[in-house]
Amino acid sequence: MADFFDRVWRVVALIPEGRVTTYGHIARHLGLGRSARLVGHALHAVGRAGARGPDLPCHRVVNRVGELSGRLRFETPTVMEERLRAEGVSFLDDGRVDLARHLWEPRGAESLP
DNA sequence: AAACTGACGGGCG
DNA sequence: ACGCCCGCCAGTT
Repeated sequence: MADFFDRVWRVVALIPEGRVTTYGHIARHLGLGRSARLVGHALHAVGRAGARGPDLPCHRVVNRVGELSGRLRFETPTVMEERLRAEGVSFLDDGRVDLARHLWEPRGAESLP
């Protein structure tokens, strides 16, 4: 389980600046397609204690339609969007991330334990 | 110990 | 596009 958190963090650390990915993509990439929620739990765990990567770009993880569903777990409810805008991520009129432009899909060997 | 709670996703109408 | 419901599963009550 804790190793699952590790794998999630490892993937998140790879998201390039100015790109985003979704909980579901990460979960599927790790072979746990139906447990996207656990990815959220893993990131929530980052916030507390910061035992692991305190510098993880967790703001680059959004839900499947590009909503910043985790914004309330950040220092303030707005930093998530601010950080993304600061790296050049564009938003649609309805406030969702423009996934068509910025979605990054995990691929490669980082899934290996 | 049982119930509730989500940083979720997919299917259906 | 939208709302609803169901499956999922570790934490918290």
